[in-house]
Amino acid sequence: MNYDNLRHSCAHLLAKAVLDLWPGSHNAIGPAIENGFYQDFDMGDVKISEADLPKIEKKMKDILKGWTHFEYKEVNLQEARKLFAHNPYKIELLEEFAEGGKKLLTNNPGGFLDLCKMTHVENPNKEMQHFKLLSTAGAYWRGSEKNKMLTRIYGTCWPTQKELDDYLTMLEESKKRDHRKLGKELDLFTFSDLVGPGLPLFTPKGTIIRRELENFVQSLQEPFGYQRVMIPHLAKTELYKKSGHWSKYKENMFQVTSDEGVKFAMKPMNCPHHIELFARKQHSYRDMPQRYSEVTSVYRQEKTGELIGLTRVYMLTQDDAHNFCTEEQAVQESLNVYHIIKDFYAAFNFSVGMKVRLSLRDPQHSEKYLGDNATWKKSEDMMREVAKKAGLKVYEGIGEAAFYAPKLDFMAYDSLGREWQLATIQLDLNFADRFDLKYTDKDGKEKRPVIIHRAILGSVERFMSILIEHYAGAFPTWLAPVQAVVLPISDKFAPYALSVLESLKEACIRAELNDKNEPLNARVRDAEMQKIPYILVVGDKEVREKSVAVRKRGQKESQTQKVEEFISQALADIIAKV
RNA sequence: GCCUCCUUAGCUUAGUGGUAAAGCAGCGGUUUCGUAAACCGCGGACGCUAGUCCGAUUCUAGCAGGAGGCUCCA
Repeated sequence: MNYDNLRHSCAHLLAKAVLDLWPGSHNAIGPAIENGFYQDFDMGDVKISEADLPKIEKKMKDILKGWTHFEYKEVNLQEARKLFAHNPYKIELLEEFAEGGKKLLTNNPGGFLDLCKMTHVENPNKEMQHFKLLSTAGAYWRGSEKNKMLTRIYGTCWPTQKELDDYLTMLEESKKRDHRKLGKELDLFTFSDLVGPGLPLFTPKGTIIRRELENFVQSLQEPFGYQRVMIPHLAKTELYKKSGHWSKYKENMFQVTSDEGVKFAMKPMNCPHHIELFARKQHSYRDMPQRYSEVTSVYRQEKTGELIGLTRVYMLTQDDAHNFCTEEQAVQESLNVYHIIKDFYAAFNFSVGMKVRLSLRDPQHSEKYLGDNATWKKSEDMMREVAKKAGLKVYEGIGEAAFYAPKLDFMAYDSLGREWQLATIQLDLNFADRFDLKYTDKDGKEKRPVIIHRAILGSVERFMSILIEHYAGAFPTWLAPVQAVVLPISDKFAPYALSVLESLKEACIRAELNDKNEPLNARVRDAEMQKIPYILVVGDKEVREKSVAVRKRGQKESQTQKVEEFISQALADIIAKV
């Protein structure tokens, strides 16, 4: 179902309402977007905020009554200049369209003339009744910081009231899954004003999840011959000058100067370090590929306004690896990486809802990239071959490549529908040349290795944020910071509860005892709210039978099991990752 | 960085130009309980810095922190 016409029509209605309420304001563009629309305005000195939205909505409803249809007309440049003389944004657009040889089209619903190529609904006053304005925002004209900041109003519109209500309910529900909210409630991470923004502190519970994720990815990649390495988190700025990162990321690097005047940077990526590791000695084709892997942090100066919870931070941790291989090995090596990604994400049922982007160079701006056209063609072709052999449906992202290599990026969505990059495979034919890396081939000649840069989680922090929202905090047993809680019905049974706890701990199940002086109901409630997978209640009966009353998360009914029986079931869950 | 909005206790919230209310959590008791909140009591906060004012948590400004957004092009 495509509601673009409806939503785009609604953006016109919004424009008319704002222009009526604030004479002298100008509307810029107002496209339909996923689930709604927006309209940009130059409001002059007027400030509008969310508090104004109800007033605008009311005005829209009034205006809508008079909108029976959209009248279309093609105009020539001269006419258009006259018609939109008052609006510099429309003038800029129409001059540009005319220059590009495009037709100039206008529409005129209820006497409101606008420049627009799109098609609209047939019966505005019948079809457009179910809308809601959602938020205001600042947005640069045409997205460029160099341009004026306009006021953007976001809204949504649906064919029926029910669909509108359902959508609004869905938005509310999504907010409850927000990882920042759950992170606090489940005590997974925190921020300190004194430590600084964009620098999350992980609690003992949050750290358990991180460790489990790291161990899991390690267990998947080990069979593929990865070797672990360790590098310092600083490097002389010369390293980044050589790699080319310096000119590209200079303003995003954290710099440190030593007493001796040598300039260091906190590493914003790991490739140059790993490359220097490879360069330490001669390599034979027999030793290829060399796969250096490491879970390590990088430091990036982001625009302060762009920091978001764990998804965008100053220090992020990558499960990074650089695989140095021969050109003949590169496609297969990339496919092996894909297998790890596939297995990893399948464990979380992430296969649905993830998109794969083939991130390519923008040929219009070849100056932004290392290497020549032929090299890029080759690496992009190889990347395409990987995607094809992996059976991946990809969409192309022109200009999304790294400055040194094309990528396959695996994208996920957060609770507000924002798209984020997680896993990545990058096939790099440039850095080896830049750093003069080589190996000796069968024929005794020196050749350039190919470098596969890859990450499975991408950023551990970002992956966690997506994961928290994916599970709404109810982690599968293997990830749950507390896997089981033992609740004695009263003090009398505390010794037995303690012995159960000991047995669980011996079996390496993360268990806690809650013998606080509170009624059982209250402690069950606590455990449910903490989303603990297993609640084990013990009383008279359990002491007699050496058993536990097991209540699985989400189930009302409990089931009595021998302690050993429960332990083997829980361990089976953990191994099966459910 | 820029635009708009927000900041009251550990958390969620109430409220005021005359220094503030509550629930949960915490602590101390009482209670000894069978699957989503037992009872009594006790501590604890107006983000920071200026300004206006007799007086600021409340108004203004700056700073810090947070939220949403910053091409899905007429």
